[in-house]
Amino acid sequence: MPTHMLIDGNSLTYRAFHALPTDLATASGQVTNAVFGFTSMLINLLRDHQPDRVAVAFDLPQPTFRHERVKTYKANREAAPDILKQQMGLVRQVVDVLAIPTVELAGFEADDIIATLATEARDRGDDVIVVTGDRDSYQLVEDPHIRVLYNKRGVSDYALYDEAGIEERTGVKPSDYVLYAAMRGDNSDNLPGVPGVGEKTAAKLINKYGSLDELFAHVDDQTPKLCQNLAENQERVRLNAEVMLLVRDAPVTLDLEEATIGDMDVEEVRQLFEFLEFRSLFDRLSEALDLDGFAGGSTGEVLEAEVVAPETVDDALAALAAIEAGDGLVGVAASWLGAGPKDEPDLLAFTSTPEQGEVTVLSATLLADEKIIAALATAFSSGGRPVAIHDAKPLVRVFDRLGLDIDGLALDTSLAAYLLDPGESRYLLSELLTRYTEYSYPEGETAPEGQLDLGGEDQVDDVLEVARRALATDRLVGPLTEALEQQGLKDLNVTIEVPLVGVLARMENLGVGVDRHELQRLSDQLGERAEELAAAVQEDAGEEFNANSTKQLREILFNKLGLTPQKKTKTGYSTDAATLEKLKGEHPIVDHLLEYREVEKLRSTYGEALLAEIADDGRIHATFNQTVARTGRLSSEEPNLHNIPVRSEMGREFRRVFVPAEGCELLVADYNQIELRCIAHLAEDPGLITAFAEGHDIHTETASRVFDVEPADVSIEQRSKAKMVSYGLAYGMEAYGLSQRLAIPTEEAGVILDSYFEAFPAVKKYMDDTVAEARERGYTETLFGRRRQIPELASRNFRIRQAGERQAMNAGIQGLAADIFKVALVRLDRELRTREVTSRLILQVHDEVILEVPPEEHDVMCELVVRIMADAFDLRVPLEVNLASGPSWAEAKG
DNA sequence: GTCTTCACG
DNA sequence: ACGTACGTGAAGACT
Repeated sequence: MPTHMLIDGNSLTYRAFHALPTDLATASGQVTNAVFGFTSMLINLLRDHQPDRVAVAFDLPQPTFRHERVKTYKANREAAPDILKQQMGLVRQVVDVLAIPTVELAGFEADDIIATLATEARDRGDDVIVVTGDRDSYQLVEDPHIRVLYNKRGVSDYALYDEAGIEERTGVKPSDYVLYAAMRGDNSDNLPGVPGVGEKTAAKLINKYGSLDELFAHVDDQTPKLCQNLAENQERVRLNAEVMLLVRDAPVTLDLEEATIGDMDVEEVRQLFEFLEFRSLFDRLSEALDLDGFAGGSTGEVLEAEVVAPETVDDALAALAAIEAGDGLVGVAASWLGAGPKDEPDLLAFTSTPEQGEVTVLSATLLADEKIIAALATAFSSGGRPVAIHDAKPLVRVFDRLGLDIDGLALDTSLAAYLLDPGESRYLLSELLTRYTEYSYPEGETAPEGQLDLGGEDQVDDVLEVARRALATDRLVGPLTEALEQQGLKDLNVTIEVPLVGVLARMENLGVGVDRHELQRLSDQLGERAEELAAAVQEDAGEEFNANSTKQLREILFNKLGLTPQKKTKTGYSTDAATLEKLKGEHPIVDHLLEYREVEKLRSTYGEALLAEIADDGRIHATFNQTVARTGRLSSEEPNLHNIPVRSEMGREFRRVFVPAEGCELLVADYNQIELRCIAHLAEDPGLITAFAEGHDIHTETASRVFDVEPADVSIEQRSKAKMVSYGLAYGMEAYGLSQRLAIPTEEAGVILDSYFEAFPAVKKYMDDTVAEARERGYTETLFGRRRQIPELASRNFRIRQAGERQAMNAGIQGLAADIFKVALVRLDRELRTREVTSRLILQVHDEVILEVPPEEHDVMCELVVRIMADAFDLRVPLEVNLASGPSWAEAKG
């Protein structure tokens, strides 16, 4: 069955223009950012979707019937800037030279043309993909033959929506999309909706009443406010619906059957691309279309899975038993259709005979069977076949909740890709496949991980998708294993990262106990205080304004009240805490504002937000990311438990609400100055090493050397300055930065820095050597071999290059500390499990672990935790561990 | 979505 | 002359 691709030329060009900088130009000065972006998008579309027929629709400048019906239609649009207009002609030239038909029609928008052509194609039984950045086209997806590839932003961020996809995205069926959009309104077309009705309410109303007539017949059933708004805007909504409805019978003359691609004159294409200076694009085009005369074409084969779906428990058991005979790793993938990964998966796939692309998929019904679960546990245990999974933690969590362990996990492809390049923002299976193998992932490749964009309603598509994921994982095993080995990352992967998956999964599942009532009380109390302070701030200002708005605040502080501006941000004068500190005394508003900020921050981020995260079991289950931080650290989200307040007294109160399970205490252990110890080790600085070895107070010792006084004579101020220098050191701080933080002149800060490096010369040398090595290799490496690419070091821009140098200095230090900490976590978890104690790991915060410990295990755990953490790695200085315990996180600290 | 601010190590 | 400490995640305002 042929697949047609209908492209909204204006929409994509517009997106390209805004995504790329306008300094992209030819030598003769013609700006080409939009043409370049559009052409690049077009090539990728042809390559990734291999359509049989393609057409590009354009708008014409003439008004359409929509402008007649609504005088203000699109009146808010600024006229397109000249440097965009100039490029529209070039965009058409590119499309023309590629022999792709273009369509345009006076009185109609590109959308209408596409709607008409899509409807015709559908009636012939053909499949259509509509490519656009305009949401109006969602209404076309009411037929399984038509899908929308929606450009979310930029040049490569798409979502492919089918009927279920639209429903998931908007909450309404595509056939109801127009009514929904009419209610919600469309700002970009200057079509306001009903005040107070956003996406959620619009979807609810449309789903409930089905039509505008029904809805407006029942306005009295709504809340008074909504009722009034609906009644007042009935006309507007009906008009919106009228102009938002796409025309499906525009007098288009194009016959899509004629719109084949590949009939272009390659020489003409070469000339135009040469003129536009699109050398790399020409190569990509040649590759995508396999043009004659192109030598470098890839052999890329589209991955296709052969699905075997056992229907009975016995068949499934037999399939599981059969994989034991195979060699190498089994690719495994799971999918959660409706629910999230916190529930049980609906489908589970494993490669049975991967050479033939055969994948077995187990349904939810089978997965609920105890015998199957037991067989899976055996198959995926260390005694069975080793397993490869892309992003294994969600599945490991599922097994853990069943009391089972996937200890046969040998490779997590997302983790492996992270180790190979921790600088990527995401690790999509489809993208890894393209990068590391000869295969390409079938369309829908930009679908978010763990969530199926294809055929949500169609079980067949879901099964196929999960099978593809398992197969793609299998195909990645060889190349990724080889790359890890070749880059010296194998040990790190096998001994630290892979075992850590299970550790984190168990911590997430167990969660941390929270005293809900205490948290609520705290939040309410802060809420009251915030209101008082907000009132005080308004009074100081002499007018009502939103103190949370930096824009409004700037106006009040620097214009109305005439306070002295300090530093600037991109958008104007800064109002941050450091600025306000300097303005203290100029006006009473400053003190009120500072306190308001603190209280409001605590209330919103730690009061209300944490309350909302408490699960039914009374505990908070955060997600710990293992592939986010570029240094090798972990991160925490939903919620972030790595930034619970501790520095201020008021903030520290929140640590009281983190409590152990009934009958337990919390045991908190953290490394003492681990990063500074890493510096001492890496730099092999005798002064630092001696100071740590003799167990002196490191900051006093440092101050003594820097300021040349006896340790006993070091003042509190000198110690605190030395401390600041030591911390700043790991970040590549300069005199200016130190001066800002210490509130001293830059010259004085410079003197302090100089005497520091004089006292610890090896540290200076280490920093310089590290940067030099990183610049040469393009990446840094920790002692454990963890790599981090730093492309900034090659930048022509001085500022960017300098930032790269600081990153390089920091990466080896922060990274080593992270590696040591991860080793301790893995060993600690292993020890707890082999000893079969009741104590559990529940949290980690970069250099701190928190355990839940029953009183009878207190002594043995104290000994165990300190020993394992201190022995995690042999540095030239001892690793010191602080220990405390108590009935809450607050009391188990210090 | 971007910007600013601010919580932590 | 310019910008100025590394690494995170989240909330709220604004576009």
